[in-house]
Amino acid sequence: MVTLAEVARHAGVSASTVSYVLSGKRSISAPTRERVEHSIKELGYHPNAGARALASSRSNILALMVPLRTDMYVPVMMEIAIAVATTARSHGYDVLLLTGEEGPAAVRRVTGSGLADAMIVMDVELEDERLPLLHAARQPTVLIGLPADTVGLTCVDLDFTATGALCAEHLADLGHREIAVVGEAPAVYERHTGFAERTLEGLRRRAADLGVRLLHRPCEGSYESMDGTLSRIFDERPGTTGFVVQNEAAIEPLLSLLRRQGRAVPEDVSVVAICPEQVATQASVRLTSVAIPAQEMGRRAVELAVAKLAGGAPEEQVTLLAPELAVRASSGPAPGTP
Amino acid sequence: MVTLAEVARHAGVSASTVSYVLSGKRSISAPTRERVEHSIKELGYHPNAGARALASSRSNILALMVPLRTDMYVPVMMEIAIAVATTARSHGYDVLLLTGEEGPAAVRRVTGSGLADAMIVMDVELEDERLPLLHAARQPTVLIGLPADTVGLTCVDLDFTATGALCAEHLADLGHREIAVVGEAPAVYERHTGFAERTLEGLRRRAADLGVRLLHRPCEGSYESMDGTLSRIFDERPGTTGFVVQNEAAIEPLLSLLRRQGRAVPEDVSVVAICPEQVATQASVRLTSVAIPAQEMGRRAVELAVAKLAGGAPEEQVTLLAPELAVRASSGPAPGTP
DNA sequence: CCCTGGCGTTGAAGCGCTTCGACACCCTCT
DNA sequence: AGAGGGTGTCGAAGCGCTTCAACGCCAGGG
Repeated sequence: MVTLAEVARHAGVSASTVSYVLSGKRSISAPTRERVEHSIKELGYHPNAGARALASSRSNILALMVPLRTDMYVPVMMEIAIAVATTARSHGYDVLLLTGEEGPAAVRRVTGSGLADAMIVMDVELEDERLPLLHAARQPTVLIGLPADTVGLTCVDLDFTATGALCAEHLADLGHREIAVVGEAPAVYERHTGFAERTLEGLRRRAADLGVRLLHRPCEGSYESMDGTLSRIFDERPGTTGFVVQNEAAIEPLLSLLRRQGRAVPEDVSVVAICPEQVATQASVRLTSVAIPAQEMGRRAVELAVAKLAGGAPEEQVTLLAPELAVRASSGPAPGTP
Repeated sequence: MVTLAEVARHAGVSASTVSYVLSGKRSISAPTRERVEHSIKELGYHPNAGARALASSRSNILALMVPLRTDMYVPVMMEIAIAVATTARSHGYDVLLLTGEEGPAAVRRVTGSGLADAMIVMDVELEDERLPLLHAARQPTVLIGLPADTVGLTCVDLDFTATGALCAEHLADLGHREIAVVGEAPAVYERHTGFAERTLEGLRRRAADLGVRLLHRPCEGSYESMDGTLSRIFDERPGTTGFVVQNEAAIEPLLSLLRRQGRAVPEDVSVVAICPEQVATQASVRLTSVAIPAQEMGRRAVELAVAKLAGGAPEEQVTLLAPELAVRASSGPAPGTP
C-alpha cells in the first residue's frame, strides 16, 4: 500500500507539501505541484480514508437513512437514493446506506462514531422518533419529507398540500363536482406519514373552496383492494366523475377496473395521478399527473447538507418544491359539461 | 466527544484494557469488564470509526455497487440493497452505496483508500469492465450475477438457465407447442447482461429438447412497446399459446392487451412470468411465476463476503439458487389439449 | 520454598494523515 | 540598502484507536 510519505520521498518533498497539493489549502508552486502529481500517478497513490478521517475529523461520507419497508413507493425511494449518491459523489462525498431497521439507534451510532459528516433522512413521519436525536446531533441533518414541527430543521419535500390543491382545482375546472381520492394504504396513514396527510389536506381545502364534494378512501396497491375500494366509492357516491390517485401501485388496477366496468377515461371519468413521471407516461392511459420529483429532492437534500457542512446554510430551512401538473390523456371535461 | 482514554480514566484502567473489553480479543476479568462497560454507558462513548479503521486497517464497511440505470427491475435492486444493508448490520458492517456512474473508477477508489473491507457488485455484465480491477483488488469481492468467466470469483445468482428451462418445461407439459418470450429491453441484451442471455439459453435448449417452437422478442416496459411486440408475435406465429415474460414492467401491459384482444388467460393463452413474488401475486391475474429471490441473494452475498473476510471461504465459489416455479392462475392446458 | 506458567493488565509504538507555526527566500516599497 | 510582506516549503505534533511485548501476580508442581 502506497502512503503519502512514499509519495513525498518519490517527489523529493515533505509530506505536508503532498498533503497541501492534495487539499489545495495552501498555494504550491506549479513545478512542485506537477512533480507531486506525477509521483502520485506513478505510484498509484490513494489517500487512506481512515487516516484522513482521523486527522481531519471529516469522513467525507453522507449517511442516508432509507425506510426498511420495501413495499411502498419503492421506485421513488430508489430514485432518490441514486440521486443522492450521484450528487454526493459530485461533491466529493460517499454515501452510507442505513435502513430504518435500527431506528434511532442508527442515528446515535453514526453520530457518535463520526462515521458520517451529515445525515439525510427519508420517509420522515409527522412525529418521528428520530427527531429528538437529530436535534441533539452534532452532524448537520437534512430531512426528505416534512415532520409536524420543523423548528430548527432543514427539510426538502414536494409541496404536497399544493399538490392536493392543484389536483382538486384541475378537476373542478373541468366541471367535476364529485371527486374520489384513492389514497395510500391504511398503514401509511397510521404511521402519520406527512406527505399523505398533507396531500389530503390540500385536496380537502381546495375542494371545499370550490364547492366540490370529496371522498377519501385508503387503498392497497392490489387489484383485490382496488376492486373493493372502487365498488364502495361508487356505492356511496354514484355521481363520482373524478379520481385522484396517490398510491402508484393502485393506478393500473384502477384503470383496468374502470375499463372493465365500461367507464371510459377520460370521457366518463377523469383520473389524476400523483406519481413519478415515468409511471404516468407508461401507464395504459397517458395520465394527467403531478410528478414526484425524486431526483430533484435527492439532489437538493445533498446540496443542503453540503452547504450546512460548509457553514453556508441557515439552520432552519424548509424547501418545498412547487408541484407541476401535466395534463395528458386521462382527464377531460366532466360528462354533461360543454 | 468522548474518547477511549476518557473511558479508561473514568473506569480506572488503561486504554488498552478498554480496547480489549470492546473487541474481546483478550480475556478480561468480570469485575473489570463490568466497570468498563458501566463507564462506557455512563459517558455515552462511541468508538471513533476513523481511528479504528486507521489502527486496525478494517473499516467494517461493505461497499455495494448498484447500477445507475433507474429504469430497470428497480424493485429487485432495491430489495437486494436493503437485504444487503440489513444482513451487513447483523454482522457488524455498514454499507457504502456506490452507483455505477463512476464505473471502474469507483472500484479503484474504494479499493485504494481502504474505505471498505469488501465489495458486493450488482448487475454484472458478461464481460464486465470492472472485473479485471476486482481481480487485482486486495478486497474480497462478491458478485451478484454471473459474468462469462467466473474463474477466481465468488458469485451469487438465481440459476437463470434453469429458470428458463423450467418455464419452457411447464408450458410444454401443458401442451403448448408455440411459445413466445417477451424479453427485456433491447438495451439489456446489448449490454450483455448475464441473466437475460442465460434465461434465453435455458428456454431455447429445453424448448428444442421438447420439440417446442420458441420466438424471442425484446420488449420495453411500456404499453406502446408491448402492443407492437405482441402484434409482431401473432403475425409471425399466429399459433402462439404460451408466453414467458421476463421484463416485469411488460407484464401488466401484456395482460391488458391480451384481454383487449379477447384472448382469455389461461384459457386461450398461458403466461409465465419471471419476477419478484409480490409482482406475481398482485398482478391483475395471479401469475404462474418463477420468483426472483432478491432478499436471499442479498443475504447470501453478504454472508459470503463476511466469510471471505474471516478467511473461511474459498476464493472461487459460484452459488446458483435453484428456481422454483409457482403455479397460479395464469397458466393452463393449451387449447385443444385434454 | 522456589520455579514455572498462565492470566489479567499495562505502556508504548505506531496506523497515515492534516495542520499549525516557523522559516527561508524573493520581491517591492521607501 | 534595509524593512516589510508575500509565497512556498517544511517539521512536528497530534487525531483516537489497536496491538505487541512485557510485567506483576497467583496457583500449582517439583
